[in-house]
Amino acid sequence: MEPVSGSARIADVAARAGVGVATVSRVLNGHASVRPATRERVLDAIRALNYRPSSVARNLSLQRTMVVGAVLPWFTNPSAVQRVRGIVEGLSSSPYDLMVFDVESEDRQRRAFELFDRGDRADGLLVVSTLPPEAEVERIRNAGLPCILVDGIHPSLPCIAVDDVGGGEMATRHLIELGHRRIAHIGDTPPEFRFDWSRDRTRGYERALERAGIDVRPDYVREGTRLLHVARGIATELLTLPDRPTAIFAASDTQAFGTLEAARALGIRVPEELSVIGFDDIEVASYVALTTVRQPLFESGRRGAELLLRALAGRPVEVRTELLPLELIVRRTTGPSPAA
Amino acid sequence: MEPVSGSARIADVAARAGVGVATVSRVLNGHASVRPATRERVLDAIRALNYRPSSVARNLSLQRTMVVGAVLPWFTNPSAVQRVRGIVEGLSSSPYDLMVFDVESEDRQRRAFELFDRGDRADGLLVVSTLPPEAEVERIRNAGLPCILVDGIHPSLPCIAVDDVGGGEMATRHLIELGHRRIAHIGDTPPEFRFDWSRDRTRGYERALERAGIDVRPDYVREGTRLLHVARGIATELLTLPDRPTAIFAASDTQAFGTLEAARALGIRVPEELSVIGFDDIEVASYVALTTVRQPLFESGRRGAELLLRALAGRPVEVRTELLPLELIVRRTTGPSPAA
DNA sequence: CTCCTCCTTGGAACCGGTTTCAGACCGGAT
DNA sequence: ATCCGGTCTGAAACCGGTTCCAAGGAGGAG
Repeated sequence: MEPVSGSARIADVAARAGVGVATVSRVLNGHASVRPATRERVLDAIRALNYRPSSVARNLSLQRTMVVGAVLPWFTNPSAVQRVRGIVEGLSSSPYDLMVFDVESEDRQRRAFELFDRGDRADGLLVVSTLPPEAEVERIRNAGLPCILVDGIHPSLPCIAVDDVGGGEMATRHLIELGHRRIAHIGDTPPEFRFDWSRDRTRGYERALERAGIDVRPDYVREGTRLLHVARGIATELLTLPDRPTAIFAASDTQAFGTLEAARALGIRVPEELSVIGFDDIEVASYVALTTVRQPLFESGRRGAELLLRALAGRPVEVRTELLPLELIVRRTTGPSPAA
Repeated sequence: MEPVSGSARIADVAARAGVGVATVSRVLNGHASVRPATRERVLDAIRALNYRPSSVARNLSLQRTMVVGAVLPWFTNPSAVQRVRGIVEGLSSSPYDLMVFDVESEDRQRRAFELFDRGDRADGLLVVSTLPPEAEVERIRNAGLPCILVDGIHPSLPCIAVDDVGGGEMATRHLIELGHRRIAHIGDTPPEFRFDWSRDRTRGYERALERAGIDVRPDYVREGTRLLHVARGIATELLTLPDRPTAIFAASDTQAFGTLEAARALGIRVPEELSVIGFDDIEVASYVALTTVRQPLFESGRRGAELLLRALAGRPVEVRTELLPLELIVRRTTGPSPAA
């Protein structure tokens, strides 16, 4: 009479041990005092039936899942992987498990939030590199679902972000200090559902130029989606301008790679004839020796997880934007201006 | 009287619409016939209360979650990310959502399986680049949980894998054809919980040498964990041998990168003085122009998802190992033997 | 007008756990 | 012997849905 098909239920265990279900539950959760002899009988029954409690039933009863959800765009954002690793790390010593949900389109984003916003799939939510619609923020608050925004800013959620204006300025100043005067910029047109940090980086670029007394040339400022080949196209346009730039600041590493490819195709040497700087410092950047502004990707995830855990523990989390430090990483794609 | 705190339940909707819960459920699921006027009343109540059904309660009742789980090692295996992308792609047009669980240690692996093996967290399971313990395979079968193994082989599960012996042979033959005779090999010592494909690649290496009439030199065959710096150490040993190899076949791209770093540190030029070939063709490989044996990472995930969906649809899935094709990708880290 | 369908609907059982609450049982004190 | 307190224990309510089943009501046929 072995329980071959399907899984045993708590009632089966109770029956076999000759006790009530409440007692089995108590043994399972180590709750109240159960007489040692009884406990042993129950444990024997559990072993004999190869029993494991249903987590779904448990969740329903406890109103708790011990899962935290993360919604983020995988594909459109290679840096997201690094952030997830930080989240995993931040969660690793906690009893919470992680459920990752990929949003690569607006439609998927809606589905992701529908999945989580009622608060019964996960006990907490990390929203990474994507901007929750206003209605969802509302719903999440109503559900009492703790939520942290990573790589994005929203006035009514705790956020982890970086100073994009400062970062854009940092990148551009580096080029200026190398003697460059003709500095172009490739910005990132974010999809609808993503936070638009690119605008701020562009503002930082403009500010650095102004402070150095260099005019902002509209024909040097372009914008396109983050895709590598799109950036390559834009860079090609810039580099075939009659008065071509000697340096290009790309709003992301991916776009910087596109720029490098364009330069290679045109036979323009980097960094001798052209300096290129990116933003993010994704893993690949060190392999191709790209100069870039490093933002702490891993750390952003870790910190987000940390704040979420604090909220889950019932301790208060301030609703404010926490800025992580940026760092200029000089490698081999930037050098002195050839014009200098 | 707005429902400010907590979420509305189906009973609230029923009460407000003046109908029974069964009717609300029918409207929600578009099941049996509901009179249009009644349906409208229910829909109004749903809107007014901002109601969304609890997925947990739904799961419990339906014994179905519409989620598929994936357990895989993130950190120890950069190629895993690529496989996940394939899985996401394969699932994208299905009604199933994906829950990713990271296993970077044996302990985490146990937890992952405990989470899924009862079959109530997810309707199906994809096990990627990690080998489920025998007891778990048993339990998964008992729970009737469809399960596909990706990048691993187990006699009682449908598997997606590659011909590692053939791949090792392919890589080594490429080096032989370039005139190399002193060919070393760096194998991968897998952690306990991972499938040991490295042994097969080593066997392929040996077979290729034998077929070419080249003796297998024990001092040319080393093994270490997959970590980059470990491989760098091993490569350094190999390259400081009195009779140093002119070519090295690394069992993974990560280890090939370690080898390249070792060569650079020793001032040995690649490919003029040393040829290096890897295995996997992870994304970075194309950036550093690494010659490698490509295994279809993305495709393995996509195909695994496809098989799982078939199983979930109730159609039979053969318990057999499906081998995906390998391809030699020649880039710029291999060249003619300097000895030739 | 009556009877019989068919359509629509609500009550209640069920999914598998947790927890409240009250009662059974035990030993020790009076 | 009786009473009291504390320890263990099980029945039942509950979490929030789905669905079986029986019943009410409307409309058509006889």
